[in-house]
Formats: sequence, C-alpha cells, structure tokens
Amino acid sequence: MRRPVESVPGGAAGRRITIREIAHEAKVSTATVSRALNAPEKVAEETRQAVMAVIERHHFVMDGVAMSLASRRTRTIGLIIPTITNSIYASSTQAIQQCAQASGYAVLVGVSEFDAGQEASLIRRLLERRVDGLILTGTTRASALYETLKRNGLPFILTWQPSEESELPSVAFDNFAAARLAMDHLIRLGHRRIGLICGRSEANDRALARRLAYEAAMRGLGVAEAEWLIFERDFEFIEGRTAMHRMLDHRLPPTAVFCANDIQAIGALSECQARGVKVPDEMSLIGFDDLPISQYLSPQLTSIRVPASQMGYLAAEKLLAWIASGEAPESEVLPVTLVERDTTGPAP
Amino acid sequence: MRRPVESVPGGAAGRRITIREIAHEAKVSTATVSRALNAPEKVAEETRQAVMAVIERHHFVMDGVAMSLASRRTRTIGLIIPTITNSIYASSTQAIQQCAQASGYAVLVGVSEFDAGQEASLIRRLLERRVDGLILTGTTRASALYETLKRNGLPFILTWQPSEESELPSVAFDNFAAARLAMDHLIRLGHRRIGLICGRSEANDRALARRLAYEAAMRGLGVAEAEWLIFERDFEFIEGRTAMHRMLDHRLPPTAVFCANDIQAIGALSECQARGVKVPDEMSLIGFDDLPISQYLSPQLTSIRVPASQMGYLAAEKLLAWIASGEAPESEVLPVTLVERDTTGPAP
DNA sequence: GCTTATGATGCAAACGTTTTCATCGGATGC
DNA sequence: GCATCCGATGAAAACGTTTGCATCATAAGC
Repeated sequence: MRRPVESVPGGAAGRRITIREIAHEAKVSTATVSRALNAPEKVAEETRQAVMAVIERHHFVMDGVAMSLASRRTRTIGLIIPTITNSIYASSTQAIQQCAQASGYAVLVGVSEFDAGQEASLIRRLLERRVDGLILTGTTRASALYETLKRNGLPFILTWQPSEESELPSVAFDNFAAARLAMDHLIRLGHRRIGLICGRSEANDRALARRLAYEAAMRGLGVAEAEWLIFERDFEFIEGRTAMHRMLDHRLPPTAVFCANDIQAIGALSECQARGVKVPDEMSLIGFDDLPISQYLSPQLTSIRVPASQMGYLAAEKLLAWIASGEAPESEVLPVTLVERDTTGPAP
Repeated sequence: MRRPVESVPGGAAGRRITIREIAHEAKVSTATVSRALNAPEKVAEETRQAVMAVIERHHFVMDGVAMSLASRRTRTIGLIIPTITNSIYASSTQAIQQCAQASGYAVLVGVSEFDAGQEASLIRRLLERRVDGLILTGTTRASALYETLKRNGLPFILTWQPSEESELPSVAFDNFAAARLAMDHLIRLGHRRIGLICGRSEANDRALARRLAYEAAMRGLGVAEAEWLIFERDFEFIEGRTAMHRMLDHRLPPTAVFCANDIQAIGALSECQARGVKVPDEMSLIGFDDLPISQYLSPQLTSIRVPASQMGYLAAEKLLAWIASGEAPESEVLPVTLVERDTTGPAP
C-alpha cells in the first residue's frame, strides 16, 4: 500500500502533520512529544519548550482518533434524552455539556423520541463509538440492556428518576413525591374533583410515577375511581389543550387539573382562556417542571420546580469521577419545591 | 509490552473480542470480515453468512475508533450553537440530529454561549476529534478560523445567516429582510414611535442584521434618530421585561415594540400585563422566531416564523452530501413568514 | 570510590481496523 | 485448448498515537 509520493497537481487537502515529524524536527522521540503534551511534568522543561516551539510553528494538533485508539479512552460521554425541544431537557443537557466541556470531554447526544427500541439502538451505537460513559434518562429498560453495559464495563448514570437498585447509580428527584406535592396543594385548597394530564405512562416512567401519585392521592380522598379524569398525551402544547377541552366538555368537569408537565399545562391554560373559563376562580391548574417561561405567563403558572440543571451537572460530575476513579458513585436524590403562583386557588 | 495472559482472578472488564478472532473462528481473513460488514456485495453469500453467524454468536461490534483511524472517516459531525436552552436552537439542533442519526452519523455538539473565543476553542476541539464536517451558527468570525477549516479540508455549513461569500456555503434565511417584514407590519398599522429590543449585536450577527433593518425602517419613516428606543440585551425573559419597563418609563414611550426574538417578546409582554398596559390597544408587540409557545400565550403573539427545523435538516443534508461527494454545495436562502396574531394592532 | 536512586529519554510493540495488491480457481470467448 | 477476464479471498502495510520497559547520565548515600 505504497502511496505514490503525493504529487497531486491541484494540491489536495494537505496531509496532516504527525507526531513523528514533530519528533524528528525537535530531535526527540515520539514518546517525548506525546509526554510533552499529555504529561508535561515528565519532560525536562528545556525539552518541553523546544517541542512546543516546533508544535506551534506547524499548528500541530494531535489526532484524537489515534489517541483514543492507543489510550483506550475517547474523552467522550454519551447522553440519551427523549427530546431536546422540551426546554426542561434542554436545561439538563446544557448543564451536562458545560460540565463535560470544562473537563475536556465531548458529549455525543442521541434523541430517542420516547421510543425504547430507538434508545436501545442509540446505546449500541454509542457503545460502538466507545464512549467512556453514558447518561441515560429514566430507569425503566430491558435488563438485557443493563447487562450489555455491565459486560462492557461502561460507567453510566441514570437521571430523571431514582433507581430502585443500588447497582444502578442515579441522580434524580422523586417523581412520585413531587407529584404528591402538587396533589396535596390542590387538596389543601379544597379540590376533590381533580383531573390529570400527563405523558404516556407506558413509555415514560416519570409520567408513570406522577400518575401513580395522582391515583394514590385520589384514593386517599375517597373519590371513586369512576370519577377521575385522566388523559395521557404526548408532550405538546396542543395535546394539553385538547385534553382540557375534553375535560371541560365532561358532564362533571373537574375543579382543578394537575398537569404533569408545564408544556401541557400551558396548553390547558390556553384552552381555559379561549373558552372564558376563569383561572383560578373556576379552574385551578398546576404544572410540573417550572419552566423558565411559566412565571412570564399571565396568569403565572403554579408548578413544581425540578432541579434539571443541577441534576445534569451533578450527573456529569459523578460520571466523570467514575470514569476517572473506576469506582461507581452513590445515587443521589435531589429536592423539588412547590412554586405557588396564580393558577391555583380555593375550590369554588 | 506483553500482557501477562489476562488471568485477573476477579474477572475485570472482559477484553473485547476483535475482528481477528472472528476471522479466525470463521476461517477467513480479517479483510473478509471487514468486507462482510461494510460491503456485503463484495463477499460470497455463503461466506458472508458464516461470518455473520460467528459475529452474532459473540455479540461482536466493530470498534468505531479503530474504524475511524483506518478509514479516516469518523462518521461524526460537529455542531456549534450559542445555547440549547432557547428552544429555537433546540429545534434546529433536533432536526440536525434526526438527519444525521438517519445516516448513521453522530453529532458532537458544542455550546459557545455567544462567545467567539469559546467558539474558536470548540472548533479546535472538534477538529482534533476529526469530525467529518461542521455546522456553524452565524457567519461572522475571524478569517483565520475559516482558513484553518480550509487548510484542514473540512466541509462546513453556515446557518442562521446567509453568507456573503460564495465559498462559504450557508443554509439560512435573510434576517434583514425578515426584520423588515416585522417593521413594515408595524408601520402599516400606523406606528411611528417604535422601540427595539434585541440581542447583543456585537456578538451576534443575526441580532445585528435585525437591528440594521429596524434602523433602516426608522430612517425610512423619517423619525429622528434621537427618538429611537433601542435595548440590546441577553436572551432571557427577564431582560425583555426590564427593557420594556424602561421603555414604559420613558418620557415618550413607543406605541409599538419590535422584539427581535420571542423570548424577549414574552418578557416584554409580561411587563405590559403587570403594569396594566393593554396589548395591543396601548402597545403593539411583535416578536421574532415564532416559538411553538407563542400561539399559546394570551394574547397570542404576533411574530416572524423562521424555518428552524427545515434549516437544520437541510444544512445537515447538504453537509453529508458534501462529505460524501467532496463537492461543496450551493448556499440556500429559506423564506420566512409574518404570523399576525393578537399582540399587534393599529396605533392609538 | 562504589553502589544505588532518580529523572529524562528512546525503542518498539501495541491499539483494531481498512484497503491495496496479488493470487487463484474457474468460467468465458474464440 | 488457450488466452482472458472475473469474482472471491488473503497478506500485510498502513492509520497516528500511547506506554511498558530499557537505557543512560547524573546525583546521592555511605
């Protein structure tokens, strides 16, 4: 496989300069160049400067791919989220980015669109690319997948939902407890006929946990199951809106609705406004996520604030620590808070 | 560097199986295994199946790093955006992801936080990781940077702002013309005292183009420069809100405000509502971006709809085509539309 | 002055693929 | 029956680093 002396007339994309040429020009070995860059303390200051001079002269940058192959570390972590467009995921993603970027790691993000099959295939692809670690969303997935990760010795952190098992480290908040916080707020205000709008619980364990909290609260109230109103929908404004539309058309509409995410809550709110249903006088509405926008709505949305950024940052920190040390970290449960604003009021 | 026969008692993270072992077990050469996976048509069907059987038996997956090193393609593209949390960037990012994912490419995203220095360092890092191509936001950057990209023969596409020079392929819409659309709408409604809230024009060429359009429109109206009200702020709701606060405190407040992005527009709207300023009766407000949420606000926000998803998808397509063919694509300018809703009305 | 640490450097074997050639056993054409 | 072509395969040289070990001064310890 001899290359014919690179004499392309037009001058194609110039061959990159390699560490070998740098070494030759600096009259040292490639090992020394490598060390000058990766472990300066192992090289005499004088030598280091000489090497650096040559490097700068040629604008030399190491080939990350070759580095990865030789060192068996890619300095890349994988992140899988269901969607970027919901800004609550954007927040945690950005925090993960910041933490990784600060440590010289890159983030390979995969969007699973709430689809387990797609998630599995994304994970496989990240594995093939030899990411050093993984941050996943939610905890519910085929155990074969977790097996694969373990078999490959790949560090990973679960987020958005605490894991039950201790061998699966997670950084998350308690969705069930958080949703109870929302329900208790409504109940404290005297509501008994409460509706629920949430994500698809079969594809989303966070939505499921929130739904279970709703159901537990309703049972606690002694309200007959037949009187509950539950809508599982996709994460779109319009879905929240149409769900509210149907609730209001019900023979006995609820006096309050728990929307398990702010996106749907905003859609629901817009439906109330369009139909002239007064919020919170005739209808109380509580969201979940406390998106930045929620306090700029009119009326301002009552919601559950979740620590998306903090969670992302912490997850990234723990993952990087795991990669560096080889020791799996402890799970961590972050607190959430109820943010009372203007869309909830006493039951009529 | 001989490894001592791998007899770790605890059984550490098992050494991965390699193509060589697959080849040996299937009684073929590594070349054939490689071809069976990458170019099945070059291998006899019988052989291919035998190889595949061994591969499946061992759950073998190729090492992407080694593939990249040998083939000099990483099947990865880099994307640099100023922020993910503004959902308009999330939209284009998601579209880029989808396109790339569908073609087996991964996306390495860097967040520059509207900082040219950070952007440059991110680009360098992506270069080091040997991405096959790059998607950048905006066109204004040090020419040395473009030089570096060309020197490395790296395909790249500019987005969010059309490029002036034809050697810099872009997929974008015309920010100046789009902003004129907004201004003309206000002018048509009879407004003459118009304020502007926009991003930092020194760090953001999209904001600059929009501001220039505003200024051109104002001059066209014959309004004295001294009477313009301009606020350059960061992309936060609160910044739009405080800007509007100051406008309303002005001795001669504008009757309309052009907010060069919906985030700030929503902040501005909330300030009007908090102060009891009627929109659109006493104050007209037009945004820019037409975020999904804008039509679920009350009143619904008039805005300029930009083709974020389409732009992202198309940019990714063109980039991948460039990578595949070696031929730089033509630039493309996408249309924008004015979406008239409820925050703009006739001047009082 | 002789051993023993110590620090700086070099050698060369990995890392796990891809890809260019060369080879080889038929099938094809005449 | 012979030259030619073709499709399938294999050998082995890249790809551009890292890193364990050996080497060699020089300093330190006694």
